Amino acid sequence: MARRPSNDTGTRPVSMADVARAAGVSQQTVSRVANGLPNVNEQTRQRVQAAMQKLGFRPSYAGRSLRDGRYHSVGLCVNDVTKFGNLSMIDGIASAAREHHCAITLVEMSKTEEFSLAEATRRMAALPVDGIIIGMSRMAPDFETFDPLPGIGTVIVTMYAHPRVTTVDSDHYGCSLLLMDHLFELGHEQIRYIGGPSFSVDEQFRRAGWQDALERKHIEPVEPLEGDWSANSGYEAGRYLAEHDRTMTAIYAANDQMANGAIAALRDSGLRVPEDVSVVGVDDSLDDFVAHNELTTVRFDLHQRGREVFEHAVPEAGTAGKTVAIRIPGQLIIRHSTAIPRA
Amino acid sequence: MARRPSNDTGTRPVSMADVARAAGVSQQTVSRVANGLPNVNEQTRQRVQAAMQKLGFRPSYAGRSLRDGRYHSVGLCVNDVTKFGNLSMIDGIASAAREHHCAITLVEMSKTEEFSLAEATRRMAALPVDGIIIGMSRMAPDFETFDPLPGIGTVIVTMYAHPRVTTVDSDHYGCSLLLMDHLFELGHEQIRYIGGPSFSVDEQFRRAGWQDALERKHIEPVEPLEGDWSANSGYEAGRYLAEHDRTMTAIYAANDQMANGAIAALRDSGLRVPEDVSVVGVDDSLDDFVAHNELTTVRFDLHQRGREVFEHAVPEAGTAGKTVAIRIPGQLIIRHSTAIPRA
DNA sequence: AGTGTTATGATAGACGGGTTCTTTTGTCTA
DNA sequence: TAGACAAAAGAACCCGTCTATCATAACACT
Repeated sequence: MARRPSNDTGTRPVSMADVARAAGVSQQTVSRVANGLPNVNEQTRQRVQAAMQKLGFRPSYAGRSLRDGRYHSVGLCVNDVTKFGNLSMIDGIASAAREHHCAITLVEMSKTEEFSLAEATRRMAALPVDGIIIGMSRMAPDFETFDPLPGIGTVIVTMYAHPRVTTVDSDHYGCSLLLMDHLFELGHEQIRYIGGPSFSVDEQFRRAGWQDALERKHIEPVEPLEGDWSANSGYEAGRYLAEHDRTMTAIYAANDQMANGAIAALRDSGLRVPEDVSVVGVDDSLDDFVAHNELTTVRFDLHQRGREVFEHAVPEAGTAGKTVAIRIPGQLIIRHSTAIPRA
Repeated sequence: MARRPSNDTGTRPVSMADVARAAGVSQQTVSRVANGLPNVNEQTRQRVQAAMQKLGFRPSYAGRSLRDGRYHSVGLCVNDVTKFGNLSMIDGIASAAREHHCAITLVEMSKTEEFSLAEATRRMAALPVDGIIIGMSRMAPDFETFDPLPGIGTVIVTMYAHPRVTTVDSDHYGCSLLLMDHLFELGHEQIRYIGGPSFSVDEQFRRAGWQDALERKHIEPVEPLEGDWSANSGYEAGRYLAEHDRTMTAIYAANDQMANGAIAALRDSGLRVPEDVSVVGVDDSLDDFVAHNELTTVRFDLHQRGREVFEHAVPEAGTAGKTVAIRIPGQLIIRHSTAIPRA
């Protein structure tokens, strides 16, 4: 099969040789002009540039990559682009990538099905990437069936550490401790928990933080509720708590959206926030959506996280090579959804 | 400068030649095994596969692309990844791309500065892309200084049509007509407008739709207010309207976030929604953030938009070549923030 | 005239995968 | 045992960019 028009007919991309022919110079001179090297007569340079312009020459990415052995792109593999955590990370990575003159090669795995590190690695291996980043927030990584690609940096976004691969994640455990300490200091002890879906790794760590914080103070954790991260599920849970638990003084919702729903439910049930019940969330994601956002929450510096992730994935960026497990600490944002509990 | 270790030392990626040497066969035999071609002795095949496994061979993206003349990737250039419209589009494109076994090469231009089509095209031209998509929602495209790259599909996300380039956008004008018609049918006439920043093209078209709808019914449009798309700016505008305009019966906010803020402001001012004032928004973006979302709004099928964009950008996908201006129609979602105006 | 500088061309090779053509090897049949 | 034929494997080359030599001019300065 005739793969491509082999010469000057048809739509084959314009090569340096084509430019050279059109300008009546050799291919090396074209190269010199294209790369701004010295020792080219001004007149010749202009003739070559005119030919480039006229023919629409642009250097072949494939040819250049083949020669240079680099792609100037970082691979990013996530299950769902729109998920808050992924989105913020993509944003941070995009900033860091831009600063390093890198592109992002984005692959979205199935939104619904689970995927494995092995599968993600296989997909990324066939793409133009100098390093790869795999987001595994939804499930525990299958380290046992996984081998990092030799020669390129790999970063896995996960709470689980690995001896030979750099892992990064927001500190989903530590954020719970921050919030619980804040509530403890105010004097709360009966702190209920509204979590995300139990299969989520983020959820598991946030819940563990809540539970450990209570147990450390010898308080029995009362049955955690399970939502689906949405405001509606937070509302349902809040409604349930308002009706069934008259001793609780605070609610820790595992993200801001559920916290926002819970606040609405409490108020619909005649309870005041924060006078009767304090509420805290995680993510600091409400600002654009809710006017006068008063939710006490934890913010992760995701721009910083993106930068760290990028720099560990791409060799040139410096930090690569060392295997570390990075936990981006959260920052407590105290607003007015928390107060001293009623007497 | 020694670019890369030229042979078997160091960390140069494993090539077919390396595998061939290790297996004691020629490079072509390795190629046959790698591509599942016939006429390879079973024993030889196994020996080659063992060598591949042992050395960790993976075919070079650069080599293959150079030969095939295709990249199996679509370029996407946006100013801000996190912006709602861009995000949803990325999501739709990602789905379509996955179905076509394509990756996405994502480039984020400066979030703050404006960028031109010419600049975006120049950036994308140096990347591994079979087609490019440029999001220009923030500003009017500079068609006059722009030439599409020859040989690859180009799609610009913009409301402005172009004779030689396919353009796509949500119908930011038509969505206003949908909402205004809905309000007219209920009996509203005094409909105020809270828009986004006036430099935004989306804003300009949504506002034009509001204005034209009113003028078509010979109603004088009363001074539109300008927000910044955030709930807080919607709150400020709503507060202002509640205090200064006692004749209005409805508010059209140019996105859901501002609508949500406006509703909060109206209620804080003692006005009921929808009994006293009806409120509508655009985007249908509140569901995750607000419990019992009751906002009447317009939803764009962004998955569909992503698919259309992708198929026009990538030649193989069929639709490419034809130059069209696609307007994705919005779908009116009637909830309970709109009602018959008070008498 | 001799020396150096600058501009350019010619040629080749490296990079990795894939195609085409050719050669070798092996098996079967007359 | 020669001839026919198929299977297996190798040799050569292409894709486009960049670099590394080397050769060859033209020109200027001493």
